[in-house]
Amino acid sequence: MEIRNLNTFLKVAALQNFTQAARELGYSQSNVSAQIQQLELEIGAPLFNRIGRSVSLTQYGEELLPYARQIVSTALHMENFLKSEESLGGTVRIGVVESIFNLFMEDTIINYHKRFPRVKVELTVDATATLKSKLQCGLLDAACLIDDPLPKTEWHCWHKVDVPIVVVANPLHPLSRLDKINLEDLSGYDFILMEESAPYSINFQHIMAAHHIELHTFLKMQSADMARRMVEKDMFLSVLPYYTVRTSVEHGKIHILNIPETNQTQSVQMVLHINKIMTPQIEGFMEELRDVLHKIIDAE
Amino acid sequence: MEIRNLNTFLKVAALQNFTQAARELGYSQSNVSAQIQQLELEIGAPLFNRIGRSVSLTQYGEELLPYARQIVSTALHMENFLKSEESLGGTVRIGVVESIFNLFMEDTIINYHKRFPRVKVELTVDATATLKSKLQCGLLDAACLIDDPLPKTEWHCWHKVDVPIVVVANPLHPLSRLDKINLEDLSGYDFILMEESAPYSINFQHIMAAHHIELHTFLKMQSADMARRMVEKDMFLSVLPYYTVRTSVEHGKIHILNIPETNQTQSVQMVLHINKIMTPQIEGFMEELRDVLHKIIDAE
DNA sequence: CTAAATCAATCAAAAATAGTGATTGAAATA
DNA sequence: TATTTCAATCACTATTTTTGATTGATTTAG
Repeated sequence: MEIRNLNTFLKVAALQNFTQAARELGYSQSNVSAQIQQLELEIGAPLFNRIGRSVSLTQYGEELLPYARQIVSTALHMENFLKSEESLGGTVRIGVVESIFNLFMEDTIINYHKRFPRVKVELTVDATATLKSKLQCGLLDAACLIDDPLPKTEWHCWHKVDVPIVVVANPLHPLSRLDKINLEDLSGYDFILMEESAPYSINFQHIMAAHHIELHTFLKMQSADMARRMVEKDMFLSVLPYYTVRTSVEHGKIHILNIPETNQTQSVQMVLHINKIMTPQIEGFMEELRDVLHKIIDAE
Repeated sequence: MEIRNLNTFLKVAALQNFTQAARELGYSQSNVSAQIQQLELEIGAPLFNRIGRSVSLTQYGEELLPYARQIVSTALHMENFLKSEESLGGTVRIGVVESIFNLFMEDTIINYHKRFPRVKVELTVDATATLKSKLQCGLLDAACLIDDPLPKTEWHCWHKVDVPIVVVANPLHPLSRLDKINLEDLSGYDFILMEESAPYSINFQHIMAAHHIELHTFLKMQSADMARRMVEKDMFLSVLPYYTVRTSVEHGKIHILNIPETNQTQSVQMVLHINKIMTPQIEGFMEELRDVLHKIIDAE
């Protein structure tokens, strides 16, 4: 007693004709005969009177009819619904900063797409400040930032992961040879910093200013990845989240300077504007991103 | 997307465990895996999160759940209903007179049982008067009688078929040699008649009485078939419905006397007491009996 | 009233599917 | 660490589904 049989039964009942039902359903006529016979066997009663070549429902057929209709139509609605936009479809618009994008987004998106195959993802890579303003005016659904704690009155924050911010140098850089460095030692060297909106860049500048040390920032840009590559290639200094340079450090391409005064951590956090309605689609993305973050960051 | 798969899905969802679901459903574990995978393929989305060895519904699974429940439970109700007494089951209690029983009941019951396999039939063979009284007090659902028209205020009558009543004799009987017979010629011969309740017997007696002719009824009984056999064997006369003796007449074992004054027809009719509720089961029996009657009687 | 057309049933063969048992590798438990 | 539990996978078998061709009955058309 399967849906296929009931559907065939309904067609035959509607058309009062096996051959035509077969044509419309794309079956062979003998198959339709067999399907009806199988139903009749299961029920133990005839469903159709075959008098000559005319076909009509028996009383048992009449009784089956409403049940069959109910089942087949529910199945139809189900399939329509499950393949529609209503069913966990639609689009999530996610913003991330470049470092997150480079390091965590591949796995996140692959995992997310497996879990929500029908959701389209629009990914925006931009500076923290830009992402926040886009969240505020609803151009993004959620974002993954590296920031200080945000006011709870305006933001929902999830799954915070504290990451260390480090001052890095080329291994051949004079400072790389020192075990411990004072803040003043940094004076005069060329720095590559992230543009204004990156909170850890701003914090670093504040620290230097507080100590009245001149900071020579010869290059500002958005890409942490490019900053890392620049430091790998030449005698520059930079201030970056640890996880963006971890592999380079392990391969000896980059050196972390030990400067107690600059120790800071920041939170990688997923952020939603307080006005935004949480959907399973967005929540799912958060969860996948969190899992990838933890898998990579917590592995040290 | 068949009911079997949805049922398996429900079991797995309820138990959160493939192996146990397999056990309870009597499948192998690999089969349950395959069934779920097939559903997931058809829907194009995962139904279960398999994290480690724990199983939980995905959002898509949650959405499928109510539809699956609806379909499976409707299918269950359907099967229960279709196999229950409510569904064209129960018993029909049918009464017939003996001649109908002998000549028409085999085919009627065979055909009826094909059409209503779940209905039990209780067949009562008795005299017309007895059947009518049993109908009146509800001991029978319907009956097939040979009678004069019945008052519509008390009876529902269906499918009347007029049948001739004939006076018959052994072919060697003196009267069998005459082309035409007057009513007075019957005087003094031995008659076998049906017991009081048979309306055509009563009518015949009235005709004879009206013409003041002595009717010598040496045997009264209920069985038309036995009356026929008696006439075939010895020099008796009888009054019977034509169809009960047709075969004998065709084989030359019985002769029909041509007596214009005794020409009478009676109706074979299906009768329901006015208080009785008509059911599809009873109606179906009527229809089958009618078809058999027509096939045999109308063939002349 | 015959010839042609239509229809459902039947049958043998094929294609497709459902189902199994054994194994694997991962994860939980002792 | 060893054991147990679990779902997935694989190779294989059993069963079911599906088809195409044919048949015999019934209806329609000429």
